[in-house]
Amino acid sequence: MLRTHTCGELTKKDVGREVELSGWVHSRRDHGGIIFIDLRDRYGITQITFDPSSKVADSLKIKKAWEEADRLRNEWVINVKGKVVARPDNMINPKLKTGEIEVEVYELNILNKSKTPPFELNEEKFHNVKEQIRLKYRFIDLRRPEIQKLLDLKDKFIRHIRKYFYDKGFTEIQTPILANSSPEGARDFLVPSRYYPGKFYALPQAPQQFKQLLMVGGLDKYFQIAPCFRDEDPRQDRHYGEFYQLDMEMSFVEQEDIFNIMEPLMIELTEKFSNKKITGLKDGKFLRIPWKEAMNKYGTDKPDLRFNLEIKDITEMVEGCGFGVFANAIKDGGIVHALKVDKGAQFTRKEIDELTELAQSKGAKGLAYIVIKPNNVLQSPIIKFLGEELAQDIVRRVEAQEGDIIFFGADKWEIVCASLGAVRDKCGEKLGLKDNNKAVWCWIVDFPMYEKGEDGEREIDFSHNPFSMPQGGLEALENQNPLEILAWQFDLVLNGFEISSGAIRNHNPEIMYKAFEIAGYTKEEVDNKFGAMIRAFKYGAPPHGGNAPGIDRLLMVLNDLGSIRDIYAFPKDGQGRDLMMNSPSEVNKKQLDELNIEIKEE
RNA sequence: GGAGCGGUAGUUCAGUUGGUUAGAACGCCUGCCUGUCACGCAGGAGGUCGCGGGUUCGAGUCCCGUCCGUUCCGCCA
Repeated sequence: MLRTHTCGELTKKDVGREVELSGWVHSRRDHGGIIFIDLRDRYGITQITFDPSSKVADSLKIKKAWEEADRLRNEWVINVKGKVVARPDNMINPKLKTGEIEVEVYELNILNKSKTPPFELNEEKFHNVKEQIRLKYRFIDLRRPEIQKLLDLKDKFIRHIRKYFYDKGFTEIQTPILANSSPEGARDFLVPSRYYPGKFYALPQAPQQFKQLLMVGGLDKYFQIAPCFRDEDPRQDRHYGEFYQLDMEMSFVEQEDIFNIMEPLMIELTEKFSNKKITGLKDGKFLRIPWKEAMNKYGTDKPDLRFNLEIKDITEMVEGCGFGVFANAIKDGGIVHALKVDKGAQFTRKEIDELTELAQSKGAKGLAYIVIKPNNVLQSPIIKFLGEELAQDIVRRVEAQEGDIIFFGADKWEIVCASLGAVRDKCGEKLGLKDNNKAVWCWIVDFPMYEKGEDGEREIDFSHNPFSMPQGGLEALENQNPLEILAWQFDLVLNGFEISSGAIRNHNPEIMYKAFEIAGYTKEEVDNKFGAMIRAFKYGAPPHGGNAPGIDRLLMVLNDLGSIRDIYAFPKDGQGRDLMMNSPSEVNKKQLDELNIEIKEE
């Protein structure tokens, strides 16, 4: 061992001890005579001194160490032997755990030198260095306590999750990384096959099919901290390429059983791994909001419930009214919703313009509004069309008061929801209603099974994944309007972030074929695309269900981290590159030939 | 693919209406200093102002193009 202690553990009770420490030179303060070095490792900082007049050992030895210490620079790796001495009372450094002592060195070994780091590691001097530089030198960035703290946190987080599931009788099982391209969902990462030229594996977007097959295989309760791969553009809360899910699945369960497993865990994780207080529980449980209600009230399927702002339907009130935008929207089969924003009258013209642009980015044609001035005087460009009386009715309907503003959305239902939802969210932010000390969890339930096809390819398409069980089963599929059928499909939402989605799966081949038939797939297509699943389901598949929270995102939301990349040891940058390893990179011709791959010349 | 913002020293930034030799802080180098802990003091090095073109007597600054970064939208459970 190159040390008897770490740099974070020596205290007053070690005074007098001969010790050996190893670590990085965090900073040096050379006073000509005496030299102070802050020696740093993962566990802390210990001040070591090189004092030519020290009496802790042979004076020649001490002198030699002192002379060598003159060369030391930041980030050099050194090993020292010395004696722990108490600092005089007035020289105790309360900022350090080890601040009561220092080590007087009589032997210095330089284990490695270091070039001057590209950025400063000293927390006081580290300014907001560009991420690109930090990522290129990630091995240095990792030395910062701030980063190590996050990796520690993630380690404890994952341990807690694992223990929870072990204790509940779940088995952790590794599913394949070399899997199959899946026809639904995100863009795949493909891996060429050497044995079968022209054929490809795909990295799994999620272990979805495997975990369901585990249920068919009788494993009963499965979980995994599962790597998932998706080739989609990154976001602040979406790491490029790879991320991890807490994937779980159980047999012989109903939706509530999954909730009953997940809720206590999420509560524990919130309490243990964030400073947030959980609010908004109903009878000790997370609120369950039907999808349709969430869309109508909050304009999104991942509502931020830390604040109230609710959207109301005023379609019937304004049908055939004098304001063409409203009347025509309804005539064309659309609807009109109103969002009251308390204290929104303070918004400036410019802010309203920005909100309008936001609404337009979600497809709205504009953003009508009414400001409620003192004495119930209404100020709005649309009053002259709407008429004072109807405007006052609306104000009463949405219970607006002096100082509030009402925004309107009039269009197709989807557009109104999306645009007012975005405006609601932005207003919550602008008015400081997003309280980071709060954690409001909810389940969004009763997702629709189908939606209208988007790109004209299909008339009716699955709105989520096709493996969810339709509510009402085969009978519903045969007798109901497909667009009105609900699925046993749910999302878990925290403070406006989607943390998980899950479902009770469709385990019945007959219902499966029927479900796909409605979406326009023939039996042959289903057999082709989902062969393993459908074949397995014909051999006695148990009812089963589960869900898969994204653990990086969850940890990020719980701690209000600015970027999901902060909690990866080696994150990809915004362009999907690893700037440190320089991936992706070219491969040589021999490798390509083996795989029967030719690169097209541009 | 689209939009916003950005690119000046190793790092973080400032740079006025277009005007002399482009600045600051930290870092780095040299020297001095025995009680500092954001040590101090004195001195010094360090710049293709992302790149290309244009306007001008003169461009970091204005115009056009382009590249790169970043956030958002599209996309994505």
